[in-house]
Amino acid sequence: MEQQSLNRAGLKQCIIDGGLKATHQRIVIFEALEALHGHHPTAEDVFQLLKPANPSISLGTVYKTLDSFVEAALIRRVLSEEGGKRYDANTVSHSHIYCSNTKEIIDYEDAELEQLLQDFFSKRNVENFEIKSFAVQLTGNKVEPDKQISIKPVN
Amino acid sequence: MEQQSLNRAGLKQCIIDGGLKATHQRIVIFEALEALHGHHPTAEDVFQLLKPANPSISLGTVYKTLDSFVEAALIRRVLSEEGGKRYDANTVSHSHIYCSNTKEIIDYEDAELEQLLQDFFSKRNVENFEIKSFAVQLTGNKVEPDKQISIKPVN
DNA sequence: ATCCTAAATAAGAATTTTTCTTCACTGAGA
DNA sequence: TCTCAGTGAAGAAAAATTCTTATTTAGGAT
Repeated sequence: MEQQSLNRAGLKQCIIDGGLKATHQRIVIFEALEALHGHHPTAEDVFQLLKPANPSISLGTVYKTLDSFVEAALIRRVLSEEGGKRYDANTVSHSHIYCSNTKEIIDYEDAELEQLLQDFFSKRNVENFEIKSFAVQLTGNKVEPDKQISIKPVN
Repeated sequence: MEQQSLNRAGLKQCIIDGGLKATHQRIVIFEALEALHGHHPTAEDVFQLLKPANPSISLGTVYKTLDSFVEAALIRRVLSEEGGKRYDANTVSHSHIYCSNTKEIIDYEDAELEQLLQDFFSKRNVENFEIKSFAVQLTGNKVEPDKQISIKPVN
C-alpha cells in the first residue's frame, strides 16, 4: 500500500511533467499501464483492469486518456498487425516480436541490435524525413518446449 | 487492355498457387492491391476503388478475401499505429516509415539495412522463437520543402 | 459439354471498436 | 475561496469488422 502511494506521487509528477492535469483517473490509468507492463493492452484491457476498484470510470475516459498520454509522449502506441490500438508504458527504445500463431506481441530488448541501428541511422540520411525513432519488428512463431507433441508409447 | 488481360492470367495463377479458388472477385481485389502499391490500403480503400467497375461486390467479401490472401501469404498486413487493418501486395522484405504528422505509412527500401539485419539475425539466436521475418519501423516527420512557412514581407 | 459439390459471394444484420456530445464536476492557480 | 479551462461519466453515434444465410460459382468428375 505504501509503495503504491509512493508510485502514485511519482506518476502524478510524470503526468504533470507531460503538461497534463494529474487527475485521479489519469493516475490510476497510468498505474494500470505499468501493471500491464509487457502486455501491450488495449483501452478495453485497461478498462477491465480498472473497473473493479474504480466502478465509476468510463471507457471513453480511458480511450481519451491513453491518447493524451501518447500525445504527451508519456507512453507509446504499439504497432499491431491485428488492427486494434495497443499501448505500452515502456518508452525505452525496444523491439517487438509478433507471434503469428498466438497473435501475441512480446518485448524484445537487444542492446547490440539497438547500437547497430543507432550507428546505421546516425550515418544514413533518410530523404525528406526527420527520423525520431526506430524499432525492429520481428515476426515468428513461439517455440514452446512444454507444448511439444510427444506420443507416449503404449506400455 | 491487353496488358490487363495478361496481368489477370498471372494473378489468377498466383491465387491458384496460393491454394485458393481464382474467382472473379479475388482477381479484381488482387488487381486493386497492385494498383494501390505503396498506399497500404484498408479494406474500405480497396472496396471504394473496386465499386465503380464492380457494383455488385460486397465489402464483406473484400474483408474476407484480404484475410485469405494474408493467410495464403500472397500479401501482407502492414503494421499500424492507427489501429486499422492495412494491406500490402509488396511481399519483398522492406521497411516502413510512419509519419506522425500525416499518419502516412511510406515504404522504405534500403538494401544495406536489409543486409545488416540479415547478417545480424543469421548469427543471433532469439530464444524460444523461430523468426520468420523482420523489418525496421521508422517513425518521423516528413520534411516537405513546399510546405515551409514563409512570411512574405510587406512591400 | 454437363453435372456435382465444396467453397465463395451478396446482402445486410450483428458485433466490436472508437469517437463524439452533453452536461456536471474538479484541480490548481489567482 | 473563487474561478474556469480542462476533465469525467454516460450514453449516443459512427466506424470498423465479423457473422449469417440463401444463392451462386469454380473446377473437378462424369
